[in-house]
Amino acid sequence: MQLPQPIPRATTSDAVATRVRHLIITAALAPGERINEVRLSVHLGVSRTPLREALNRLAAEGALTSVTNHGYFVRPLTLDEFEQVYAIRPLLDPEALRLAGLPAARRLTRLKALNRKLADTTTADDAIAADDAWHLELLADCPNRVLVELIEGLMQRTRRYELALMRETRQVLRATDDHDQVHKALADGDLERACAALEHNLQSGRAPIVDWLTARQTKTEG
Amino acid sequence: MQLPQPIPRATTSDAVATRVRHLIITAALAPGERINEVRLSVHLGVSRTPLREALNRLAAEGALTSVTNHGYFVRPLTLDEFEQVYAIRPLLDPEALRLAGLPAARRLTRLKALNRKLADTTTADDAIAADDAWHLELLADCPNRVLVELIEGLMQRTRRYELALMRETRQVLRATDDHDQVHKALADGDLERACAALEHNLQSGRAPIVDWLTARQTKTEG
DNA sequence: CATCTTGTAACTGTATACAGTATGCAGCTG
DNA sequence: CAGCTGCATACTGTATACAGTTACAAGATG
Repeated sequence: MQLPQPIPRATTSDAVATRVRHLIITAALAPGERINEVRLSVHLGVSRTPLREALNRLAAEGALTSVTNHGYFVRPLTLDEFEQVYAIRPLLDPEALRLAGLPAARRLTRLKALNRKLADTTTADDAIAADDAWHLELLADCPNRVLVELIEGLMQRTRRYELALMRETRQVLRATDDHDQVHKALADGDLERACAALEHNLQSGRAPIVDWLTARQTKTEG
Repeated sequence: MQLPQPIPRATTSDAVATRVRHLIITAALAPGERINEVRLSVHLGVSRTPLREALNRLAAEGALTSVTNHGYFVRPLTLDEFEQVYAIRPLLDPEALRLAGLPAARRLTRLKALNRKLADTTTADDAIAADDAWHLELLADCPNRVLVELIEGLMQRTRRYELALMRETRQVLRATDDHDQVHKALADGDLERACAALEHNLQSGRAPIVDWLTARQTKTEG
């Protein structure tokens, strides 16, 4: 008998990773902050071992950096990293959509529903979750799962920036119109136009965050 | 005084990760094999803790998979994964080269030297190392380091396949001619032609490995 | 004889204990 | 008083111990 495909992974490490990831994304663990393993492990009610495994993974994801004998630090939000990470998805997502091909009617319906949900969100958290859900639904038929996983990783890496912007400036990033452009192109059966619209969408969030980061950076410099 | 940029990381975990990565790449740990943590830790002369941290990282890199209460398995070589991973670099590398721009004369000289070195290699190991070195030198000026790191990760992920092919079929993948095409385009100051040549190079290694994998797959099925 | 049961061994996941290294302060020295 | 030195403390990195789960096999049962 073959091993089952699904990988359960219901271990404490995973739960801890999820929780700590959330702490980082929501800035409960502030950018630049040094992580005290003992304190955090006590706070989470687990021992240091699973915590360290989680921290390790988060470091691999790019949310933390680690320095020998100094421990883990929450990666600060920098303009450089943001621009670099943000520049990559426009290379990947359109290709993934191309590979996925035109969606079935059923999927297009779902996409529109998700977009309405996005329009109705009230909190930054929900907005970003809905946006990510829309993008993943769009690529659900993409046969290159490695590519999609890569995209998911990049999503998580930019999430902190988007959340921080929305939290600190009370600005809201709404991509519903962009998404509608993609819907229209897909409904017309024009995959290339959809890809172009998607690429535009993936770049449209950039400017406000860059502005905010540069403002913040020059402020902290002075 | 500011902390120094370089992150030393001279810990046992890292050493172990490197060693285990090598064991996997060279198939000393065979594809599909289950990893016995106790045995391996004894073999490496360390305790289970740093070994597990290393295994965790390798799982994040995609060389291992982990199943709860069953442990880590060396990821088998599959046609699907190979095709998916291999399809990504042609999306990333040309863009990275575009961002890097035309290389200075000095760098072009180095690239040619590395390519000669590649031509002179005798073992599969050396060939792949030299090839990777050439590609990284080509992107040395790329300001998007995140992009380059992504590319490095993909390199490591395909390395196993290339090595396995060379080992099992005694076939040698030589990309020196492809690289020369890139050199010529760069010397002509034609960045786009260089990108096109690079993209071709990144796809030219695909066919032999696909052939070998399909042959192997149908063989093991029967 | 096939099938289920049960007990044991092996292994992973987690907690704890220990060792080595950095940090910060008190006291000394010039 | 500035700067260095040495010690105490805190924290990370590693090893070991313990707990829970799975796999396997011998024996019981129809």
